[in-house]
Amino acid sequence: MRITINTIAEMAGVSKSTVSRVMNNSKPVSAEVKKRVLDAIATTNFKPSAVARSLANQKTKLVGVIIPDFSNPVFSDMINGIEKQAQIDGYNILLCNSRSKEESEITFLDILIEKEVDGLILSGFHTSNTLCKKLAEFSKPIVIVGYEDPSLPFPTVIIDNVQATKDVANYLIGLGHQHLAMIRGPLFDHYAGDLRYEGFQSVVKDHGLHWGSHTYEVGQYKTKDGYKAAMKLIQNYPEMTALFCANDEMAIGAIKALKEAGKKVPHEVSVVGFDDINIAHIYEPSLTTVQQPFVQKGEIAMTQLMRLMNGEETEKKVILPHRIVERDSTKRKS
Amino acid sequence: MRITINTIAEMAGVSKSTVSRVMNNSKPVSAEVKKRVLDAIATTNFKPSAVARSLANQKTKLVGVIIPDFSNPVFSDMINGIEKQAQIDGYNILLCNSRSKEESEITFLDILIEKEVDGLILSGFHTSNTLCKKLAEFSKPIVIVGYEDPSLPFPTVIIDNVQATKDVANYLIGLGHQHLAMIRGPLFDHYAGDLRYEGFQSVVKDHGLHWGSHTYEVGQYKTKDGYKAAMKLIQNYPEMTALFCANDEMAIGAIKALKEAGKKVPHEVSVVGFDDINIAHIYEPSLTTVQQPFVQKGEIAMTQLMRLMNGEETEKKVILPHRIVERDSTKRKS
DNA sequence: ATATATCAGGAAAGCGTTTTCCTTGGAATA
DNA sequence: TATTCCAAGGAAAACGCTTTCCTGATATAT
Repeated sequence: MRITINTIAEMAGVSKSTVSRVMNNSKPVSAEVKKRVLDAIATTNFKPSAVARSLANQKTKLVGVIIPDFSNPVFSDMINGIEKQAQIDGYNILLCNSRSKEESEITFLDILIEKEVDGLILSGFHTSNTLCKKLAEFSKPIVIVGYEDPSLPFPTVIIDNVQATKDVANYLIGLGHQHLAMIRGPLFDHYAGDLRYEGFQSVVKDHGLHWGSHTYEVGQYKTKDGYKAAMKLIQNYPEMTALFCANDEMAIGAIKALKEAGKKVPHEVSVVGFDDINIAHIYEPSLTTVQQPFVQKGEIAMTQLMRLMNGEETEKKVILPHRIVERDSTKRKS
Repeated sequence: MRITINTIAEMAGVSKSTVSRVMNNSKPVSAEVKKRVLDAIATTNFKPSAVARSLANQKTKLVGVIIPDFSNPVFSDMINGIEKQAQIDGYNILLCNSRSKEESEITFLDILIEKEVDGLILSGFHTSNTLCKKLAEFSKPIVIVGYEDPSLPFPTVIIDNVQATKDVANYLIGLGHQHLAMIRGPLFDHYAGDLRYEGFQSVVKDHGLHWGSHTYEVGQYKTKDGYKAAMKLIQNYPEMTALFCANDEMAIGAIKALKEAGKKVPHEVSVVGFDDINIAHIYEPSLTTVQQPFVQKGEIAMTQLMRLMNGEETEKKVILPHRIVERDSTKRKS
C-alpha cells in the first residue's frame, strides 16, 4: 500500500486538509497538530506526489527546452545556465533535442503541450506555419534564446551579431590587413548566418576594401566545411591575409587547410573564429575569437521565463555583451 | 474554458468513457461513434492532459537521468543516445546535472521521486549511505551507466576499463617502448580512476619494465591537470618515451607540456589518451586514444531501462567494446 | 450578557483522466 | 418463443492532492 496524504492524516489523527496545510504553509495550524503531522511525515518518509499536486493546482513546475543539437558545446553551456537558474525556483527542465529536424520540433512541441509544461525556451527553430500556430495556441510563456525571429512575438535573449562582426572587421583592419575574407554560415539559417555576414562585410566595404563573391564562402559550421571553404579561398583570393569564420569549428578547419597550403597562421594569414568554445584556447595556434556568454544567456533566458510564469513583465529583447579575445591566430600585418 | 475530455464527450454526444476508449483503443467502439469522437477531437485540437493521465494510470512516461557534468562531451553524447532511444517508446527525460556534488545528487533524487519518474539512469554518483537508502526505497527500475559500483545492485552498462588499459600498455610495448608513464585519474572516483590505472600498470609490471611512484601522476581529468602532471613526469622520469593519460583532455594538456619542454610528440614521446572526444582527431598532432561508444552506451542503458519498466528481465551487466584508434601522437620507438 | 469577529480544523468538491462495474438491446441458442 | 450471450456504451469510483466552504469554539466588542 502506497503512502499518501491520507496515510499521514490517519497517523496524525487529522484530516488531509490539515496535512496539506502543514506541507504548504498555506494556512495556520496549531503548533501541536503541526508537530504530529511533521512527525508522521518524517517517520514514513512521505513524499507528496508531484503528479497529483500538478493536477490539483494546474502547475507542473516543468519547463520545456527545445534545442537543435546538444552535442554542440555552445548549447550545452547554455543548458547549464538554464538548469542552474531553474533550480532556484524548483523548476525542472524537460530537454528536447530536435536535431534540427522540423518534424521533431513539431512532435516535441506537442509532447510538451501534453505534459503541460509551465513555460518554454526555444533555441533554433524552423518557423513554419504549423509551428507558429502551435506556438500561438500554447498559451503559456515562451522565451527565445540565441537567435532572432521577427515573425515570433516572444521575448528574446541574444548578442548583437551585427555589431560583433563589425568589431571583428575593424579589429583586423586595425591590424593593418587590407585583404579580408570570410567563411560565413548558411543563408537564411537561425544561427545568425546572415547577421554575422552582414556586419563584417559592411565594414569592409565602408573602408573601401576589396569585397566580392570570391572573398567569401559558405559553410555549415562544421570543421570540414571550414577546411573546404578555406581551400577555395586560397585559390580564388590568394592575396588574402585575414580570414574571419562564422564559428570556431570552421576556423579550425580553415587553419588546417591554410597549414596544408603552406600558409603560416598567423604570420601569413590571421584567422578569427566566433563563439570561443573550449577548443579555441587549446588548439595550436590558440584561436582569436568572439566570446559570448553562453551560460549567462541560458541563465537570463530562464530568469525571463520565470518572471513571465510569475505573471511579471520582462523586456522584449535582452542583448548580451560580446568581446574579442585576442590569441595567437592573429597578428599585425607586417 | 479549457478543453477537456468532457468537452469532447458533449460535442460528440457520448460519455467521457467512450472518448477515453477511442483515444486509447482500449475497448471496441462502433465505427460511427468513433468517427464523431475523432471529429470532435480534430476540430477542437484537443490534447489529453498527461498529468491527469499519469495520475489515473500511475505512469508518467518520464525517466530521470542524473549525470555529473554535461559540459563534458562524453556525457552529452551519452545523453544523445539515451534520448534517441527514449523517443521510441514515447519517454521523456528529466535531465539533472549534479555537477558532481553529493548534495545535488540527493536533492535531485528527491525531486525525481516526487515527480514519480518511471525509471532512473545514473551516471557517476557518490555512493553514500543516505543515497543508497533512497535508491533502495525508490522501488522502480534503475540502470547505471559508465561506471561500476559493486555496492549497488542495479544493472550496469560499461566498457572493460581494465582490459582497455591493458591493451594500451601492450600496444605501447609492442611499439618498442620500455619506459612507460601514466597520468591517472583520482583515487576512489567513479569515472574509472582506479580501473584504468589497474590494467595499465599490471601489464607494465608483467613485462618486467620499470614502474614506481615516479612513473605516474594523478590528475582530475582537466587539461591543466595533464599539463602539470606531465611537467612533473618530465622531471622525475626523463627516460620516459611513452605516456598514457586516463582521458583525452589530460593527454592534450600533457602534449602541451611536452612541447614546451622541448620533447617532440610523437618523435621523442608517444602519447595516448582515452575516450576519443571530438577534439582528439582535430588536435595537432591528432591523438591516439581509446575509443568507446558513448552514444551506444546511452542507447543500451535506455533500452535496458525500458525493458525493466515493461517488467521484462535484463542482463546484470553489459560490457561494450572499446578499441584503440591509432593517430599521430604515437610512433614506434626508434 | 449578547452579538460579532476570529481562528483551527474538517468535509467535500474539484483537477482530467482511466477503468471497473452496470445496463441495455439485439443476436444466438435452445 | 423463451433463454442465454455478447457487444456497445454509460455511470461512477478511483488516482492523490489543493482549496473552498462550513462548523464549532474561543476571543473581542457592545
